Amino acid sequence: MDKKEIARTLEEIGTLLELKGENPFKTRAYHNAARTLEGLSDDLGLLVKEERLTEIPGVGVALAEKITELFKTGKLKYLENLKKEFPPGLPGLLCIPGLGPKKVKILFDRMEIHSLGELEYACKENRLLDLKGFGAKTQENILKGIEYTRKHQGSFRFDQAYETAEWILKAVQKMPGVLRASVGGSLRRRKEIIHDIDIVASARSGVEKIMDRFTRLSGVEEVLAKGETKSSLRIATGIQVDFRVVSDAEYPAALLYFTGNKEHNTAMRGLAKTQGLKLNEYGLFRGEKRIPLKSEEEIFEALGLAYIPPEIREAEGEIEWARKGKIPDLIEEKDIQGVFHAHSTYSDGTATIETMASAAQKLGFKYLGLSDHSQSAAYAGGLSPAKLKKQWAEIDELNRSLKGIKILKGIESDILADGSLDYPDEILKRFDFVIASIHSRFQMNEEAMTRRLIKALENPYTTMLGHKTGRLILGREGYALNVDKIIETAAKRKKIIEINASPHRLDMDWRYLKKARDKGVKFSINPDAHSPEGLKDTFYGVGIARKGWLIPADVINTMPLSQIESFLAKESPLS
DNA sequence: GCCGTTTTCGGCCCGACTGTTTTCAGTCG
Repeated sequence: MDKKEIARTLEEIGTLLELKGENPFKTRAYHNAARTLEGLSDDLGLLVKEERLTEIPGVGVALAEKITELFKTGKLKYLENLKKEFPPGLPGLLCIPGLGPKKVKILFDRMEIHSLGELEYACKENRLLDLKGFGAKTQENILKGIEYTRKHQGSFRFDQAYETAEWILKAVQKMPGVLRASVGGSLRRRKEIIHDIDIVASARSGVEKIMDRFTRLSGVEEVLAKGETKSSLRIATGIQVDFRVVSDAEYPAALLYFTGNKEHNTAMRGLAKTQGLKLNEYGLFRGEKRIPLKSEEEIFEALGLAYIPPEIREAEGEIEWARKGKIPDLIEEKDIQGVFHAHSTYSDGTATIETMASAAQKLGFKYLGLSDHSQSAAYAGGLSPAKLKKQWAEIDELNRSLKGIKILKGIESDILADGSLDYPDEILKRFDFVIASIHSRFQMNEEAMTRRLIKALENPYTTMLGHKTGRLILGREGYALNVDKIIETAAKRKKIIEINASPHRLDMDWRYLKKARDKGVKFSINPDAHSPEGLKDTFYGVGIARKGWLIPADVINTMPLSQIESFLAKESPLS
């Protein structure tokens, strides 16, 4: 088992122990260790071999033994026994907002409810009302939660699907006879939620054998369909993979067809028709004769279009722009010069400032905008003024000794209920930048929440607005707010809006980026990193920025260090 | 479960909200 799988397993143990009603500090120890492990940059195999696991903070003798057993055997007796105590569906109930371990346990102990279906039925029968601690409101909220969970079944976050798609694609590319292969569909368009994985390949011959190999890939749970050119299967994580094999001459058109959204494809076919051509998944045809084209680029060219990057094939005007040759040069990962929004062990990050800085440097960044949590965020170890002073001294020291990377002093300040920031002005003015974010009091109505955010944006010390809606993809709806007013205020006050690059957030949503940009808003692509590994999430943010048609000039962290420093100084209320 | 030490146990983050209760338990971040 690798680091990630072990982290997931520890997470599972923590959850089961919560259901069991174990000491909350014990369950937290498992969750903490899982998080630390996931962000661990050391070679786990080496730590196991040298019996140095207990050097990892939060890992003691007991956890070290379990991690070792998992690493060596892929199994854990302790977990297997634990699992026997509960029906398999029970932990799934914890996905419902408002249902925690205590309530789930009551539902199971008193009513033997251990699946969504049973729970829904019991709610509809009003049977939850008799349970201690439950009432009409709870029942109503559970029903709403079930509906939400149902709506998103068969959905996966981009990063989950991407990881799976990458290894399947690699396996396909290695199969004998395969000439070209690519991921298609919504994954290639970098959508934040994915329903299935599309893989398109071309082959010279031996398609039958390729299909055989495909359906026998490791991790396949069920073969849903297997034909001469198309197969579908479901893999263990639950995601469906559709695989299409065509001839190499057909490949460009097939890839095009399996990438664009439906409306984009319809529009492309319509355009071809106006030119006396026919476009389908097998090629571009004049009459019955296929026009020989080697790539997607050549198809666009043959239709008189500039190349349209996959991310924007969403039927949002891109074909019109391509006809005019005006498709912008979208931002790329290599354009990013540095990143803001990173946490360290000062608050809830897993690594020291120094470790984070050298990890950032290894990724090619020239600056790291450190932003731990502010004092109100007790749940995340928010920084008291005294702790801040210590942190600033440490950063000054590191900036003297580190070469090639500069650490910028920032904070992720909670936006309090009344819209004010979390420190007095004399502290706020000492930061290089301030990210203002909401972490509590989500339930305000739209008007109050909008007012709260506007007040935060009007604060002269605010540099940028963090994760604008607080949504968690497939986990929680964002809070109610008036997007237009927020965009307007940000533009007027020259405040940056964060594109939170965590694959759990991807907030602000790409659908609003173009609009905000046109109003004059600038953005920052922020990894919201809680570990060195987390810095790489910048990749997901770039994808979302591309979906929003952004170019490097729209994104402040494409500026080199000297420029960003004078930019931050200029935006500061002190200047 | 971990951790630290005034070390082998006791503390571990805590405040706010919601929906239940009638003084508080559970959930959340």
